[in-house]
Amino acid sequence: MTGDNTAILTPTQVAELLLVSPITVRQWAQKGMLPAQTTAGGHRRFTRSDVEKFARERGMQLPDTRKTVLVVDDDHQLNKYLVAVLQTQVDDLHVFSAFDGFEAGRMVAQHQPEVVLLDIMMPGMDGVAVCKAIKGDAATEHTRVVGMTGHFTDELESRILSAGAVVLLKKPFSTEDLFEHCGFASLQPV
Amino acid sequence: MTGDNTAILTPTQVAELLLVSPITVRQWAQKGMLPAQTTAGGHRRFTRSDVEKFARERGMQLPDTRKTVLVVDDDHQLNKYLVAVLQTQVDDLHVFSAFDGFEAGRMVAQHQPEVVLLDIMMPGMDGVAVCKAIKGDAATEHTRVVGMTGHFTDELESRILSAGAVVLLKKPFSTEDLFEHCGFASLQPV
DNA sequence: CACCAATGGGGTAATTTGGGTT
DNA sequence: ATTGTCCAAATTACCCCATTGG
Repeated sequence: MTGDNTAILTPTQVAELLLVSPITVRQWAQKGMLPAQTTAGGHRRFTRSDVEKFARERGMQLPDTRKTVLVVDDDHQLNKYLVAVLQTQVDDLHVFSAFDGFEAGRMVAQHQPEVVLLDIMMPGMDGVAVCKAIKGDAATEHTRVVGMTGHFTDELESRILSAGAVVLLKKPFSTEDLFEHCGFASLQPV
Repeated sequence: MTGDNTAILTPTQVAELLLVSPITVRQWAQKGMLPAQTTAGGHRRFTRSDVEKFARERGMQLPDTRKTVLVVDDDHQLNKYLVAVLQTQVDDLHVFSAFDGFEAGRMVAQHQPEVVLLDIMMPGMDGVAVCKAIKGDAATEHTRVVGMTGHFTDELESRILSAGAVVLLKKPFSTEDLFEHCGFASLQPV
C-alpha cells in the first residue's frame, strides 16, 4: 500500500506517512490534534490535506508522494524532449530518464514509477521482455507501460499489448496522445 | 524487534544494529552525523539506508547481513554454472542472476550486491558504461565489480579498470581466480 | 445472512525518547 | 567517544470487542 495517492486515509496509512504506530495516530485524533471523520461504525478516516497540515505545523516533512514517470529511450534528443514536455505540462511530477537497459532497470527498481514510457526497439534491449519483467514483479506489476516505436507493426503491437502495455504509440505522436495514454488526460497547459 | 525488515527504524533499533546504546545514537543524530526524520512529537526516526551508509562509512559491519553476489552474463549456461559454484563453495551467500542489462540494473538497485560478476561484452550492453554507472551512484559506489570477457584485449582491460573494476578475467578462468578476485579467497571446499 | 482475516476503538499500563547534565 | 541517570513527554503494548471489506 505504498505510493497510494488517495485523498482519504485510514489510520494505518496515516501512521506510515507520519512514521508512527496506528495507536499514536489514534491518540492524536482523540486529543483533537488531528482532524478526523468517522465511519458509521466509529472508525476514523483522515483526509490527506489534514494530515499534510498536521505534519507541516509540527515541522516534519512527509515523504514525497508525487507521481513519477520514467522515460526510456536511447534517442537522447527525443528523451529529453519528452521529459521537458511532461515536466512542463503536468504539475507535481517526478520525471526520470534512462538511455539504456541497465539504467532503465535501475530506475524502475529504485523509483517504482507509476508510468514507464518505453521505446521497445532499443539496441540490445528487448522491450517486450522488459515489459514482461516489469509486469511479472510484484513490486511493479501495477506500473503503466506506454510502448513507443518508430517501426510500428500490428504484430509488434499485439506482442507488447499481451505483455501488459496499455498501448503502442507510433512515432511521431502528439502530446495529446501522450498525456491520454499516460493517464494525464484533460490537462490545461500552464 | 529483531530481524525487523522495515525501512524505518527507531533509535533503539538503530542502536541494536550498530551495537551501541540508544544514547549514542541520539548523540550522532544531534551532531548531524546520522540523518534523521522526526515525528510530530519530536522523536527521531531513521531510514535503514541512512544507517547502512553511516555504518559503511565507518567500517562497521551490520549483523546478519549476508553477502550478496550478482552474476551478469547472457550465456545462460555459464551464468548458472557460476551461480552454482559460488553457492556451493561459499557459505551464507546470496547469489542472483541477470541475463540482460535491464535485469542487471534492477538487481543492482534492489539487492545492492557487494560483488558484481560482469560480462562486459553482452549484446546491447556496454559493460564499461555499466561499471561506471555502478561506481557513479552513491548507493552502490562500494560495489566490487569483477569484469569477465571472452575477447580479452589490453585496451579493454585498461578501460574497464579505469571504470572502477578490480580486474578483467579472461574466459575461461579457474575457480581460484574467481574466488580470489571476488574477495572470497582462502576458502575450503565444503 | 454468515463467515473470515485484517484493522480499529477505548482504556490503562509499560516502554521509549529527547534534553540537560554527569 | 561512549554511556548512566533523572524527568516529563511522546510513543507503544496489551486486552477485549466491534467494524471493515471481501
